[in-house]
Amino acid sequence: MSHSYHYNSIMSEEKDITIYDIAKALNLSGATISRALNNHKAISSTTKQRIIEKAKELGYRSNPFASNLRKKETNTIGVIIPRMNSNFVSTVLAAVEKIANEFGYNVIISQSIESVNKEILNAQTMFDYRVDGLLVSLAYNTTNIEHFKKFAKKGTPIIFFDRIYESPDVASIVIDNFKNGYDLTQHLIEQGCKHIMHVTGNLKRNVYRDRFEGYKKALKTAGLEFNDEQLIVGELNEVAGIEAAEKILEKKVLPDAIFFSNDLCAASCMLILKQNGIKIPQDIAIVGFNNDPISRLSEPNITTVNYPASHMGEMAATQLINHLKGVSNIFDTKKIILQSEILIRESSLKQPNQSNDAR
Amino acid sequence: MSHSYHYNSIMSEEKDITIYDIAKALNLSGATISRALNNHKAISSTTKQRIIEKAKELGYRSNPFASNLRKKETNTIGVIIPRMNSNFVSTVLAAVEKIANEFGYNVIISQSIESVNKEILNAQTMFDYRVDGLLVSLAYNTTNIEHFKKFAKKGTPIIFFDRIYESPDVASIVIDNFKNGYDLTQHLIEQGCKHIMHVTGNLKRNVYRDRFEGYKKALKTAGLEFNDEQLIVGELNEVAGIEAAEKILEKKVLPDAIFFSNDLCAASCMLILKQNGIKIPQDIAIVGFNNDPISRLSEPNITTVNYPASHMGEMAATQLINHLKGVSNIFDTKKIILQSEILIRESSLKQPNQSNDAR
DNA sequence: TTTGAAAATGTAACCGATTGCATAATTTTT
DNA sequence: AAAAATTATGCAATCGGTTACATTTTCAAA
Repeated sequence: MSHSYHYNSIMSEEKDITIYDIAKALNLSGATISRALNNHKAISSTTKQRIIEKAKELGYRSNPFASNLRKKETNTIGVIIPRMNSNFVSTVLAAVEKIANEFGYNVIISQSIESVNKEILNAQTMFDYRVDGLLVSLAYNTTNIEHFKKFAKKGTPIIFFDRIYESPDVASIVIDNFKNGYDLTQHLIEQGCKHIMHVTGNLKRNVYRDRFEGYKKALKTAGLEFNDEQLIVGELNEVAGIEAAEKILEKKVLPDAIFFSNDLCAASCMLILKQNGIKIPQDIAIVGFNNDPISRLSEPNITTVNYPASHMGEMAATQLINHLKGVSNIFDTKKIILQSEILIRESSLKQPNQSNDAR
Repeated sequence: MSHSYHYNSIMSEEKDITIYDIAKALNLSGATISRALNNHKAISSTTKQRIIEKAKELGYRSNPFASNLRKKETNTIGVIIPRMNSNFVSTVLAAVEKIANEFGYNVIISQSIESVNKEILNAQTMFDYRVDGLLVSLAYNTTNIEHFKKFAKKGTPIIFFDRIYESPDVASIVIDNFKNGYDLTQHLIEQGCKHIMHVTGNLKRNVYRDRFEGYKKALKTAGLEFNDEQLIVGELNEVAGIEAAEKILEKKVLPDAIFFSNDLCAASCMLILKQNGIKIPQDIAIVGFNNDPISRLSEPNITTVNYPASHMGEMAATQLINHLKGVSNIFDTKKIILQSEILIRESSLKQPNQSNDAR
């Protein structure tokens, strides 16, 4: 249903040019046109040239739907992410789109809004759409990936990134969350912290679980206690930061450090703590995660993990496309662990004479 | 080209179920199946029911490419934006995707990376893809929209949002940048500022131009001078903020206020200024734009404009889809101006007894 | 029972590109 | 110059729905 009762109603309604229009103009068959435009070797270079010129002259544009229907390839990559309006995710997506675009792939994106059910629907949509490949970062509470099995069955490659499903059968790209969690905590311990809290997301999710495990391991190694009082699980957004601050301020004994699983939440909480007269890092040291701009712009700037979001997006897209083009196979290197390291900044430096990150 | 030399090589390779499989199973014609699944009135409700059940039983999934080829509708909305990894854009996109998803539309997104040439290519891609409609936010230096004319010619609706092309012929959704620019400046003047600088983006772009005009108007109204020394045009990102700070610090006479056209740049610049011993707002008052989280988390928190990004995304998608469905027409209300207002915060309050925004 | 309109279903062309299998044109070999 | 081998092009089916235009069935009115 298209409108036409307006200035643009004077549409020239010219039909799209098809290969048959070219064929007719050159007195050739559609098959020849198709082959020529796909640079098929059976077509002589002279006719190829004539066809390409005529195509340009007529303003021919291949119809991807006809082509896809026949070839059963869609030239489209599906991306499923929890939500796109976080610095991390949008940066990944920007990189994915950039790479896909370079290789002539379209990208369709859908958000699970952190809900398995929505994720299942999204997967179904992507499946119906016959995407050539899929990039997925799982929702908070996704614990099995049955809804992606049909892709494997059909031979459609999937790469999980960041929030992955731990299984030897699936391809994934991650950072070493355990190690980063351990290192951040270890750093805090080196700063003399003994009562370190952990504010994070749903522990079913690998990223949060692994960071948590790394945190606990570091505590244990240092001979420090851990009990549930030190853990706050939430949404890791701005509001969650405020709520965490409120909870912490109610405590009889304040922690001497807090480990947040993302920067936004850390910054938001830190602000409230400061407003309540708490000195960062003297009273409470703070570390975050992701190296969001906010971590650099907060005061004091926040110790964090240099998460290679852009690199991860590029890598995911490149791996997938190379697999689709038959250049390489994602199952040869099932799990790719990208380099990431902690960036020590003022928010956690209780000892003054410590080297710190400039930016 | 699909791989199969792996665990998933044992693919059951079952062909997709088509309407003809259903037809055969029920001894009906393909036409009837098609009509039934589209809830065509000519099909009796009993057969409709049988068909739907059988479809479910066989796991039928409509092939959008076959359907699109025939119907010449793609059920896809194209979105062209400068880049997706900014808080504003990713928030708009999240809303667009959400609405589109609700109405069964796919969304394909491409980034112009602030380059007209890339934007032209993107437009071509979207055109070739036969998107049903287009949402566009223009690149920095796009000064004409010839590359979108072919859509109009074909009857494909386009809605420009935020960074639009000023013309009575096109549909667009914006905020009142002039007014907001004026109001922010007026507010600074009320705070006693007399030497107000303006840090913004490419002035060819409506948003930056209009804010600039609003700023100049307010200055003029107050009898204040404007000269080019007060203007810094740049990329409005983190780095630009640092560069702006450096330029400002070199000045013999410091300004008493700076109006930034976005929050990220404002926050970044403010940090450097503070590190150089400048008190905000006492020495220099600061205002930003967009109400990014950073504006709330910086210290002092930054006076800004409450840009309804999410609303804008929803509105753009809804308008476009309603137009496509024939519910309404985007040309009836060509230019939609969304409500936006300045949020006065600490960064600009030189006068202590001023009401300010809580969050 | 016949008739005629309404309701339900079928036929076949179509959307535009791709491709296996001819066939035709050209060149090489004998 | 005829036969064989290449090279270039065409034919027609195919991908899976959609839809204009029959055709058949149903059922109420005559």
